[in-house]
Amino acid sequence: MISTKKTDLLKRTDIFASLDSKELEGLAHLAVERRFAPDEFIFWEGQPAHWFYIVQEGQVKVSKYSPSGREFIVAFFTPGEMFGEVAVFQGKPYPASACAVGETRVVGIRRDDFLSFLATHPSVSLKIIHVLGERLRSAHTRLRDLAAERAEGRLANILLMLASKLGPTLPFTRQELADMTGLTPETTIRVMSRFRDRKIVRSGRGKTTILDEAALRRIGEGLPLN
Amino acid sequence: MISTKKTDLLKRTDIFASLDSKELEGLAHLAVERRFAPDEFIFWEGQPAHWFYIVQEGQVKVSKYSPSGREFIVAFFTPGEMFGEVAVFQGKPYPASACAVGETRVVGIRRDDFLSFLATHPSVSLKIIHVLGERLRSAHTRLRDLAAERAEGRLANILLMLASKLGPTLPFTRQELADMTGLTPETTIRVMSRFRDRKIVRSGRGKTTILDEAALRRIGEGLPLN
DNA sequence: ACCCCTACATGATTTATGTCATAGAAGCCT
DNA sequence: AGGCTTCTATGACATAAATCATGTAGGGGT
Repeated sequence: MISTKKTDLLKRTDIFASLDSKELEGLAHLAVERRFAPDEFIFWEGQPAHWFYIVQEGQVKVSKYSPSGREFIVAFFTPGEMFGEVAVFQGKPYPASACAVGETRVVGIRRDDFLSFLATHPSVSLKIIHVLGERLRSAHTRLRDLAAERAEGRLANILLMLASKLGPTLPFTRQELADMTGLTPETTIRVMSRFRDRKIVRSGRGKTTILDEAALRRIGEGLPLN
Repeated sequence: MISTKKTDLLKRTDIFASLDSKELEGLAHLAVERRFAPDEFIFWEGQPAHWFYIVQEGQVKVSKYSPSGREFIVAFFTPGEMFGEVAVFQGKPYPASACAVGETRVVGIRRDDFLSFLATHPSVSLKIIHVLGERLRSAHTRLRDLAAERAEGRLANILLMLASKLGPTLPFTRQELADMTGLTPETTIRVMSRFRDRKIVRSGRGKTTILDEAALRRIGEGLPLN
Protein backbone atom coordinates (compact mmCIF):
# COMPACT_ATOMS: atom_id res chain seq x y z
CA MET A 1 0.00 0.00 0.00
CA ILE A 2 1.86 3.00 -1.28
CA SER A 3 0.03 6.16 -0.51
CA THR A 4 -3.51 6.20 0.68
CA LYS A 5 -3.42 9.96 0.61
CA LYS A 6 -2.58 10.17 -3.04
CA THR A 7 -5.05 7.52 -4.16
CA ASP A 8 -7.72 9.26 -2.12
CA LEU A 9 -7.00 12.53 -3.79
CA LEU A 10 -6.94 11.02 -7.25
CA LYS A 11 -10.21 9.29 -6.52
CA ARG A 12 -11.77 12.65 -5.81
CA THR A 13 -10.91 14.15 -9.19
CA ASP A 14 -13.49 14.07 -11.99
CA ILE A 15 -11.25 12.48 -14.47
CA PHE A 16 -10.05 9.60 -12.29
CA ALA A 17 -13.20 8.97 -10.30
CA SER A 18 -14.14 5.96 -12.40
CA LEU A 19 -10.87 4.10 -11.90
CA ASP A 20 -10.71 1.07 -9.61
CA SER A 21 -8.35 1.00 -6.67
CA LYS A 22 -5.73 -1.00 -8.49
CA GLU A 23 -5.57 1.52 -11.30
CA LEU A 24 -5.49 4.37 -8.82
CA GLU A 25 -2.63 2.70 -7.06
CA GLY A 26 -0.72 2.55 -10.34
CA LEU A 27 -1.41 6.18 -11.00
CA ALA A 28 -0.40 7.18 -7.47
CA HIS A 29 3.00 5.66 -8.17
CA LEU A 30 3.46 8.18 -10.94
CA ALA A 31 2.19 11.12 -8.92
CA VAL A 32 4.53 13.44 -7.09
CA GLU A 33 3.33 15.74 -4.40
CA ARG A 34 4.57 19.31 -4.40
CA ARG A 35 3.94 22.16 -2.04
CA PHE A 36 3.91 25.87 -2.84
CA ALA A 37 3.92 29.00 -0.73
CA PRO A 38 1.44 31.79 -1.40
CA ASP A 39 2.27 33.68 -4.60
CA GLU A 40 4.82 31.08 -5.60
CA PHE A 41 4.71 30.12 -9.26
CA ILE A 42 4.19 26.50 -10.27
CA PHE A 43 5.11 27.12 -13.87
CA TRP A 44 5.55 30.05 -16.22
CA GLU A 45 4.10 30.70 -19.62
CA GLY A 46 6.57 29.58 -22.25
CA GLN A 47 8.27 26.90 -20.18
CA PRO A 48 8.41 23.39 -21.64
CA ALA A 49 5.48 21.43 -20.28
CA HIS A 50 6.83 18.31 -18.66
CA TRP A 51 4.24 18.11 -15.92
CA PHE A 52 0.54 18.08 -15.63
CA TYR A 53 -1.04 18.91 -12.26
CA ILE A 54 -4.01 18.40 -10.02
CA VAL A 55 -4.80 20.75 -7.16
CA GLN A 56 -4.78 18.94 -3.87
CA GLU A 57 -5.21 21.75 -1.39
CA GLY A 58 -5.43 25.50 -1.78
CA GLN A 59 -6.05 27.34 -4.99
CA VAL A 60 -4.20 27.91 -8.22
CA LYS A 61 -4.47 30.98 -10.40
CA VAL A 62 -3.66 30.64 -14.09
CA SER A 63 -2.83 33.90 -15.86
CA LYS A 64 -1.50 35.32 -19.05
CA TYR A 65 0.45 38.55 -19.12
CA SER A 66 0.19 41.17 -21.82
CA PRO A 67 3.45 42.53 -23.18
CA SER A 68 2.92 45.63 -21.06
CA GLY A 69 3.02 43.38 -18.01
CA ARG A 70 -0.64 43.55 -17.25
CA GLU A 71 -2.07 40.35 -15.81
CA PHE A 72 -5.14 38.61 -17.13
CA ILE A 73 -6.49 35.78 -15.00
CA VAL A 74 -7.62 32.93 -17.22
CA ALA A 75 -8.95 30.66 -14.48
CA PHE A 76 -8.87 29.67 -10.84
CA PHE A 77 -8.62 26.02 -9.93
CA THR A 78 -9.72 24.39 -6.72
CA PRO A 79 -8.95 20.95 -5.22
CA GLY A 80 -9.68 18.07 -7.57
CA GLU A 81 -9.21 20.09 -10.74
CA MET A 82 -6.44 19.55 -13.25
CA PHE A 83 -4.38 22.29 -14.83
CA GLY A 84 -1.48 22.57 -17.22
CA GLU A 85 -3.04 19.83 -19.28
CA VAL A 86 -3.49 21.66 -22.56
CA ALA A 87 0.22 22.08 -23.04
CA VAL A 88 0.97 18.53 -21.99
CA PHE A 89 -1.31 16.99 -24.58
CA GLN A 90 0.37 18.92 -27.32
CA GLY A 91 4.00 18.85 -26.37
CA LYS A 92 4.06 22.63 -26.50
CA PRO A 93 5.17 25.11 -23.86
CA TYR A 94 2.68 26.14 -21.21
CA PRO A 95 0.37 28.78 -22.69
CA ALA A 96 -0.09 30.54 -19.35
CA SER A 97 1.49 30.83 -15.92
CA ALA A 98 0.22 29.10 -12.79
CA CYS A 99 0.58 30.57 -9.36
CA ALA A 100 -0.37 29.32 -5.90
CA VAL A 101 -2.88 31.60 -4.24
CA GLY A 102 -2.59 30.53 -0.61
CA GLU A 103 -0.56 27.72 0.87
CA THR A 104 -1.10 25.11 -1.81
CA ARG A 105 -0.37 21.46 -2.46
CA VAL A 106 -0.61 19.86 -5.87
CA VAL A 107 0.21 16.49 -7.33
CA GLY A 108 2.12 16.39 -10.56
CA ILE A 109 2.38 13.64 -13.12
CA ARG A 110 5.06 13.57 -15.77
CA ARG A 111 3.84 14.11 -19.30
CA ASP A 112 5.21 10.84 -20.65
CA ASP A 113 3.86 8.80 -17.78
CA PHE A 114 0.48 10.38 -18.15
CA LEU A 115 0.28 9.89 -21.88
CA SER A 116 1.08 6.21 -21.57
CA PHE A 117 -1.43 5.88 -18.79
CA LEU A 118 -4.05 7.47 -21.03
CA ALA A 119 -3.25 5.11 -23.86
CA THR A 120 -4.19 2.19 -21.65
CA HIS A 121 -7.20 3.85 -19.98
CA PRO A 122 -9.57 5.14 -22.66
CA SER A 123 -12.30 6.01 -20.18
CA VAL A 124 -10.05 8.67 -18.72
CA SER A 125 -9.71 10.21 -22.17
CA LEU A 126 -13.44 10.53 -22.38
CA LYS A 127 -13.53 12.29 -19.03
CA ILE A 128 -10.86 14.66 -20.18
CA ILE A 129 -12.81 15.44 -23.31
CA HIS A 130 -15.71 16.24 -21.09
CA VAL A 131 -13.71 18.59 -18.90
CA LEU A 132 -12.07 20.32 -21.84
CA GLY A 133 -15.46 20.73 -23.46
CA GLU A 134 -16.78 22.38 -20.35
CA ARG A 135 -13.83 24.73 -20.22
CA LEU A 136 -14.17 25.59 -23.88
CA ARG A 137 -17.81 26.37 -23.41
CA SER A 138 -17.04 28.63 -20.51
CA ALA A 139 -14.23 30.33 -22.43
CA HIS A 140 -16.59 31.06 -25.31
CA THR A 141 -19.17 32.51 -22.99
CA ARG A 142 -16.56 34.69 -21.44
CA LEU A 143 -15.34 35.78 -24.87
CA ARG A 144 -18.80 36.89 -25.86
CA ASP A 145 -18.98 38.69 -22.61
CA LEU A 146 -15.76 40.61 -22.95
CA ALA A 147 -16.74 41.52 -26.48
CA ALA A 148 -20.30 42.60 -25.83
CA GLU A 149 -20.69 43.79 -22.28
CA ARG A 150 -19.49 46.90 -20.59
CA ALA A 151 -18.02 47.22 -17.12
CA GLU A 152 -21.11 46.36 -15.10
CA GLY A 153 -22.08 43.41 -17.24
CA ARG A 154 -18.57 42.00 -17.23
CA LEU A 155 -18.28 42.21 -13.50
CA ALA A 156 -21.74 40.78 -12.95
CA ASN A 157 -20.94 37.80 -15.14
CA ILE A 158 -17.58 37.11 -13.57
CA LEU A 159 -19.12 37.27 -10.11
CA LEU A 160 -21.82 34.81 -11.19
CA MET A 161 -19.31 32.46 -12.77
CA LEU A 162 -17.12 32.50 -9.67
CA ALA A 163 -20.08 32.09 -7.35
CA SER A 164 -21.33 29.05 -9.23
CA LYS A 165 -18.00 27.45 -8.48
CA LEU A 166 -17.05 28.79 -5.07
CA GLY A 167 -20.32 29.74 -3.44
CA PRO A 168 -21.71 33.21 -2.73
CA THR A 169 -18.72 34.53 -0.79
CA LEU A 170 -15.77 35.22 -3.06
CA PRO A 171 -12.24 35.65 -1.73
CA PHE A 172 -10.98 38.13 -4.30
CA THR A 173 -9.67 41.66 -4.18
CA ARG A 174 -10.91 44.35 -6.55
CA GLN A 175 -7.54 44.14 -8.22
CA GLU A 176 -8.10 40.46 -8.95
CA LEU A 177 -11.60 41.05 -10.24
CA ALA A 178 -10.12 43.73 -12.46
CA ASP A 179 -7.56 41.24 -13.74
CA MET A 180 -10.32 38.81 -14.64
CA THR A 181 -12.48 41.34 -16.45
CA GLY A 182 -9.87 43.43 -18.18
CA LEU A 183 -11.02 46.54 -16.35
CA THR A 184 -8.86 48.88 -14.31
CA PRO A 185 -8.94 48.56 -10.52
CA GLU A 186 -10.50 52.01 -10.26
CA THR A 187 -13.41 51.16 -12.52
CA THR A 188 -13.86 47.86 -10.74
CA ILE A 189 -14.01 49.61 -7.38
CA ARG A 190 -16.50 52.16 -8.65
CA VAL A 191 -18.80 49.55 -10.11
CA MET A 192 -18.55 47.34 -7.06
CA SER A 193 -19.39 50.32 -4.89
CA ARG A 194 -22.51 50.90 -6.97
CA PHE A 195 -23.39 47.23 -6.51
CA ARG A 196 -22.88 47.59 -2.78
CA ASP A 197 -25.04 50.71 -2.60
CA ARG A 198 -27.81 48.82 -4.35
CA LYS A 199 -27.50 45.90 -1.96
CA ILE A 200 -26.48 43.55 -4.74
CA VAL A 201 -23.27 42.61 -2.94
CA ARG A 202 -21.74 43.08 0.46
CA SER A 203 -18.03 43.73 0.42
CA GLY A 204 -15.08 43.62 2.71
CA ARG A 205 -11.38 43.78 2.29
CA GLY A 206 -10.50 41.06 -0.20
CA LYS A 207 -13.90 39.50 -0.22
CA THR A 208 -17.30 39.98 -1.74
CA THR A 209 -20.59 38.34 -0.82
CA ILE A 210 -23.33 38.15 -3.37
CA LEU A 211 -26.69 39.17 -1.96
CA ASP A 212 -28.87 39.51 -5.05
CA GLU A 213 -27.95 36.98 -7.66
CA ALA A 214 -31.02 37.75 -9.77
CA ALA A 215 -29.98 41.37 -10.11
CA LEU A 216 -26.51 40.34 -11.21
CA ARG A 217 -28.04 38.06 -13.77
CA ARG A 218 -30.10 40.90 -15.19
CA ILE A 219 -27.11 43.16 -15.35
CA GLY A 220 -25.03 40.44 -16.93
CA GLU A 221 -27.63 40.09 -19.66
CA GLY A 222 -26.92 43.66 -20.61
CA LEU A 223 -30.01 45.11 -19.03
CA PRO A 224 -29.48 48.53 -17.54
CA LEU A 225 -28.65 48.79 -13.86
CA ASN A 226 -32.30 49.14 -12.97
CA MET B 1 -18.02 -0.05 -51.08
CA ILE B 2 -20.47 2.44 -49.72
CA SER B 3 -19.29 5.92 -50.30
CA THR B 4 -15.82 6.73 -51.46
CA LYS B 5 -16.63 10.37 -51.15
CA LYS B 6 -17.48 10.17 -47.49
CA THR B 7 -14.55 7.97 -46.53
CA ASP B 8 -12.27 10.31 -48.44
CA LEU B 9 -13.58 13.27 -46.57
CA LEU B 10 -13.32 11.56 -43.22
CA LYS B 11 -9.79 10.54 -44.04
CA ARG B 12 -8.90 14.18 -44.53
CA THR B 13 -9.99 15.26 -41.06
CA ASP B 14 -7.43 15.50 -38.27
CA ILE B 15 -9.31 13.36 -35.89
CA PHE B 16 -9.94 10.44 -38.25
CA ALA B 17 -6.75 10.54 -40.27
CA SER B 18 -5.23 7.65 -38.36
CA LEU B 19 -8.10 5.22 -38.99
CA ASP B 20 -7.68 2.38 -41.46
CA SER B 21 -10.03 2.05 -44.40
CA LYS B 22 -12.20 -0.54 -42.72
CA GLU B 23 -12.83 1.75 -39.76
CA LEU B 24 -13.47 4.68 -42.07
CA GLU B 25 -15.98 2.60 -43.94
CA GLY B 26 -17.80 1.89 -40.70
CA LEU B 27 -17.82 5.53 -39.80
CA ALA B 28 -19.03 6.55 -43.24
CA HIS B 29 -22.07 4.37 -42.67
CA LEU B 30 -22.97 6.57 -39.74
CA ALA B 31 -22.33 9.81 -41.56
CA VAL B 32 -25.07 11.76 -43.25
CA GLU B 33 -24.34 14.40 -45.80
CA ARG B 34 -26.23 17.67 -45.58
CA ARG B 35 -26.19 20.73 -47.77
CA PHE B 36 -26.84 24.32 -46.72
CA ALA B 37 -27.47 27.53 -48.63
CA PRO B 38 -25.54 30.69 -47.76
CA ASP B 39 -26.69 32.17 -44.47
CA GLU B 40 -28.71 29.10 -43.63
CA PHE B 41 -28.38 27.94 -40.04
CA ILE B 42 -27.18 24.43 -39.27
CA PHE B 43 -28.17 24.63 -35.63
CA TRP B 44 -29.14 27.26 -33.11
CA GLU B 45 -27.80 27.96 -29.66
CA GLY B 46 -29.98 26.24 -27.11
CA GLN B 47 -31.18 23.40 -29.34
CA PRO B 48 -30.63 19.86 -28.12
CA ALA B 49 -27.39 18.58 -29.59
CA HIS B 50 -28.14 15.35 -31.42
CA TRP B 51 -25.59 15.83 -34.15
CA PHE B 52 -21.94 16.53 -34.43
CA TYR B 53 -20.59 17.86 -37.74
CA ILE B 54 -17.60 18.06 -39.99
CA VAL B 55 -17.29 20.67 -42.70
CA GLN B 56 -17.00 19.11 -46.11
CA GLU B 57 -17.13 22.10 -48.41
CA GLY B 58 -17.62 25.81 -47.79
CA GLN B 59 -17.32 27.51 -44.43
CA VAL B 60 -19.22 27.50 -41.20
CA LYS B 61 -19.51 30.43 -38.83
CA VAL B 62 -20.21 29.72 -35.16
CA SER B 63 -21.63 32.64 -33.20
CA LYS B 64 -23.19 33.59 -29.94
CA TYR B 65 -25.71 36.38 -29.65
CA SER B 66 -25.94 38.80 -26.80
CA PRO B 67 -29.39 39.44 -25.37
CA SER B 68 -29.48 42.72 -27.30
CA GLY B 69 -29.16 40.67 -30.49
CA ARG B 70 -25.60 41.58 -31.21
CA GLU B 71 -23.60 38.82 -32.84
CA PHE B 72 -20.25 37.61 -31.62
CA ILE B 73 -18.40 35.25 -33.93
CA VAL B 74 -16.74 32.52 -31.88
CA ALA B 75 -15.03 30.73 -34.75
CA PHE B 76 -14.93 29.97 -38.46
CA PHE B 77 -14.50 26.41 -39.58
CA THR B 78 -13.15 25.21 -42.91
CA PRO B 79 -13.27 21.79 -44.61
CA GLY B 80 -12.00 18.96 -42.44
CA GLU B 81 -12.80 20.66 -39.14
CA MET B 82 -15.39 19.46 -36.69
CA PHE B 83 -17.91 21.65 -34.94
CA GLY B 84 -20.83 21.22 -32.57
CA GLU B 85 -18.74 18.70 -30.67
CA VAL B 86 -18.62 20.36 -27.28
CA ALA B 87 -22.35 20.04 -26.78
CA VAL B 88 -22.41 16.48 -28.07
CA PHE B 89 -19.84 15.26 -25.58
CA GLN B 90 -21.83 16.66 -22.73
CA GLY B 91 -25.39 15.96 -23.69
CA LYS B 92 -26.17 19.63 -23.30
CA PRO B 93 -27.75 22.03 -25.79
CA TYR B 94 -25.53 23.66 -28.37
CA PRO B 95 -23.74 26.59 -26.71
CA ALA B 96 -23.67 28.62 -29.93
CA SER B 97 -25.31 28.82 -33.34
CA ALA B 98 -23.75 27.56 -36.56
CA CYS B 99 -24.43 29.15 -39.91
CA ALA B 100 -23.26 28.32 -43.44
CA VAL B 101 -21.22 31.13 -44.93
CA GLY B 102 -21.35 30.27 -48.62
CA GLU B 103 -22.83 27.23 -50.29
CA THR B 104 -21.79 24.59 -47.77
CA ARG B 105 -21.82 20.84 -47.36
CA VAL B 106 -21.26 19.10 -44.06
CA VAL B 107 -21.40 15.56 -42.81
CA GLY B 108 -23.24 14.89 -39.60
CA ILE B 109 -22.92 11.98 -37.22
CA ARG B 110 -25.52 11.26 -34.60
CA ARG B 111 -24.40 11.78 -31.03
CA ASP B 112 -25.11 8.22 -29.90
CA ASP B 113 -23.41 6.67 -32.89
CA PHE B 114 -20.40 8.84 -32.41
CA LEU B 115 -20.08 8.17 -28.71
CA SER B 116 -20.17 4.42 -29.25
CA PHE B 117 -17.67 4.76 -32.05
CA LEU B 118 -15.40 6.67 -29.69
CA ALA B 119 -15.70 4.01 -27.03
CA THR B 120 -14.24 1.48 -29.43
CA HIS B 121 -11.62 3.78 -30.96
CA PRO B 122 -9.51 5.32 -28.20
CA SER B 123 -7.02 6.84 -30.62
CA VAL B 124 -9.74 9.14 -31.90
CA SER B 125 -10.35 10.36 -28.36
CA LEU B 126 -6.74 11.36 -28.11
CA LYS B 127 -7.01 13.32 -31.34
CA ILE B 128 -10.07 15.06 -30.06
CA ILE B 129 -8.28 15.99 -26.86
CA HIS B 130 -5.58 17.46 -29.03
CA VAL B 131 -8.02 19.52 -31.07
CA LEU B 132 -9.93 20.72 -28.03
CA GLY B 133 -6.68 21.66 -26.37
CA GLU B 134 -5.71 23.72 -29.38
CA ARG B 135 -9.05 25.48 -29.37
CA LEU B 136 -8.86 26.15 -25.67
CA ARG B 137 -5.44 27.64 -26.05
CA SER B 138 -6.65 29.88 -28.82
CA ALA B 139 -9.72 30.89 -26.82
CA HIS B 140 -7.53 31.88 -23.88
CA THR B 141 -5.28 33.94 -26.09
CA ARG B 142 -8.28 35.67 -27.51
CA LEU B 143 -9.66 36.29 -24.02
CA ARG B 144 -6.49 37.98 -22.94
CA ASP B 145 -6.67 39.99 -26.08
CA LEU B 146 -10.20 41.22 -25.65
CA ALA B 147 -9.41 42.06 -22.05
CA ALA B 148 -6.14 43.85 -22.59
CA GLU B 149 -5.99 45.32 -26.07
CA ARG B 150 -7.79 48.24 -27.58
CA ALA B 151 -9.30 48.51 -31.04
CA GLU B 152 -6.10 48.40 -33.06
CA GLY B 153 -4.59 45.57 -31.10
CA ARG B 154 -7.73 43.50 -31.24
CA LEU B 155 -8.06 43.89 -34.96
CA ALA B 156 -4.40 43.20 -35.55
CA ASN B 157 -4.59 39.99 -33.57
CA ILE B 158 -7.77 38.76 -35.21
CA LEU B 159 -6.28 39.43 -38.63
CA LEU B 160 -3.16 37.49 -37.68
CA MET B 161 -5.15 34.59 -36.29
CA LEU B 162 -7.32 34.40 -39.40
CA ALA B 163 -4.35 34.74 -41.70
CA SER B 164 -2.53 31.88 -40.02
CA LYS B 165 -5.48 29.71 -40.89
CA LEU B 166 -6.68 31.07 -44.22
CA GLY B 167 -3.66 32.75 -45.76
CA PRO B 168 -2.97 36.45 -46.22
CA THR B 169 -6.17 37.30 -48.09
CA LEU B 170 -9.19 37.24 -45.84
CA PRO B 171 -12.75 37.07 -47.16
CA PHE B 172 -14.46 39.10 -44.45
CA THR B 173 -16.43 42.30 -44.37
CA ARG B 174 -15.72 45.00 -41.82
CA GLN B 175 -18.98 44.05 -40.20
CA GLU B 176 -17.72 40.50 -39.69
CA LEU B 177 -14.38 41.68 -38.35
CA ALA B 178 -16.36 43.87 -35.97
CA ASP B 179 -18.38 40.86 -34.87
CA MET B 180 -15.19 38.95 -34.11
CA THR B 181 -13.56 41.72 -32.12
CA GLY B 182 -16.54 43.14 -30.29
CA LEU B 183 -16.00 46.53 -31.90
CA THR B 184 -18.58 48.54 -33.83
CA PRO B 185 -18.45 48.49 -37.64
CA GLU B 186 -17.60 52.20 -37.64
CA THR B 187 -14.59 51.78 -35.40
CA THR B 188 -13.50 48.76 -37.40
CA ILE B 189 -13.71 50.72 -40.64
CA ARG B 190 -11.76 53.61 -39.18
CA VAL B 191 -8.99 51.41 -37.86
CA MET B 192 -8.82 49.39 -41.05
CA SER B 193 -8.57 52.63 -43.01
CA ARG B 194 -5.63 53.66 -40.88
CA PHE B 195 -4.05 50.27 -41.54
CA ARG B 196 -4.64 50.77 -45.25
CA ASP B 197 -3.12 54.26 -45.21
CA ARG B 198 -0.04 52.85 -43.55
CA LYS B 199 0.24 50.07 -46.11
CA ILE B 200 -0.31 47.40 -43.49
CA VAL B 201 -3.27 45.96 -45.39
CA ARG B 202 -4.86 46.34 -48.79
CA SER B 203 -8.62 46.26 -48.72
CA GLY B 204 -11.52 45.74 -51.03
CA ARG B 205 -15.19 45.15 -50.62
CA GLY B 206 -15.51 42.14 -48.35
CA LYS B 207 -11.86 41.27 -48.39
CA THR B 208 -8.61 42.29 -46.81
CA THR B 209 -5.09 41.40 -47.82
CA ILE B 210 -2.34 41.57 -45.25
CA LEU B 211 0.75 43.31 -46.54
CA ASP B 212 2.83 43.89 -43.43
CA GLU B 213 2.43 41.05 -40.98
CA ALA B 214 5.28 42.24 -38.80
CA ALA B 215 3.57 45.57 -38.25
CA LEU B 216 0.37 43.82 -37.25
CA ARG B 217 2.31 41.71 -34.83
CA ARG B 218 3.79 44.79 -33.22
CA ILE B 219 0.41 46.43 -32.95
CA GLY B 220 -1.10 43.25 -31.56
CA GLU B 221 1.52 43.23 -28.84
CA GLY B 222 0.16 46.55 -27.70
CA LEU B 223 2.91 48.67 -29.19
CA PRO B 224 1.79 52.00 -30.60
CA LEU B 225 0.77 52.26 -34.23
CA ASN B 226 3.93 53.60 -35.85
C1' DA C 1 -0.06 50.08 20.44
C1' DC C 2 2.05 51.49 16.79
C1' DC C 3 3.39 51.61 12.08
C1' DC C 4 3.27 50.12 7.49
C1' DC C 5 1.55 48.09 3.66
C1' DT C 6 -2.14 46.98 0.98
C1' DA C 7 -6.75 47.43 -0.33
C1' DC C 8 -10.47 50.53 -0.96
C1' DA C 9 -12.36 54.97 -2.22
C1' DT C 10 -13.32 59.10 -4.91
C1' DG C 11 -12.56 63.38 -7.65
C1' DA C 12 -10.85 65.71 -11.99
C1' DT C 13 -9.54 65.20 -16.49
C1' DT C 14 -8.52 62.93 -20.85
C1' DT C 15 -9.28 59.76 -24.41
C1' DA C 16 -10.94 56.03 -27.06
C1' DT C 17 -14.82 54.29 -28.74
C1' DG C 18 -19.73 54.15 -29.32
C1' DT C 19 -23.66 56.47 -31.39
C1' DC C 20 -26.15 58.94 -34.81
C1' DA C 21 -26.36 60.77 -39.31
C1' DT C 22 -25.36 60.98 -44.06
C1' DA C 23 -23.35 59.76 -48.31
C1' DG C 24 -20.57 57.55 -51.98
C1' DA C 25 -19.22 53.13 -54.32
C1' DA C 26 -19.28 48.53 -55.62
C1' DG C 27 -21.76 44.33 -56.79
C1' DC C 28 -25.96 41.88 -58.00
C1' DC C 29 -30.35 40.94 -60.00
C1' DT C 30 -33.92 41.81 -63.37
C1' DA D 1 -28.41 49.54 -68.18
C1' DG D 2 -30.71 50.66 -64.37
C1' DG D 3 -31.91 50.29 -59.82
C1' DC D 4 -31.38 48.15 -55.28
C1' DT D 5 -28.90 46.42 -51.66
C1' DT D 6 -24.90 46.03 -49.05
C1' DC D 7 -20.55 47.59 -47.86
C1' DT D 8 -17.44 51.30 -47.04
C1' DA D 9 -16.48 55.87 -45.56
C1' DT D 10 -16.51 60.05 -42.69
C1' DG D 11 -18.11 63.78 -39.66
C1' DA D 12 -20.15 65.54 -35.26
C1' DC D 13 -21.20 64.47 -30.87
C1' DA D 14 -21.94 61.79 -26.52
C1' DT D 15 -20.13 58.88 -23.08
C1' DA D 16 -17.96 55.10 -20.66
C1' DA D 17 -13.84 54.01 -19.00
C1' DA D 18 -8.85 54.92 -18.46
C1' DT D 19 -5.66 57.80 -16.34
C1' DC D 20 -3.78 60.71 -12.84
C1' DA D 21 -3.94 62.26 -8.26
C1' DT D 22 -4.84 62.00 -3.49
C1' DG D 23 -6.73 60.33 0.59
C1' DT D 24 -8.74 56.90 3.94
C1' DA D 25 -9.21 52.60 6.36
C1' DG D 26 -8.28 47.97 7.75
C1' DG D 27 -4.99 44.03 9.03
C1' DG D 28 -0.69 42.17 10.07
C1' DG D 29 3.70 42.34 11.98
C1' DT D 30 6.94 44.13 15.35
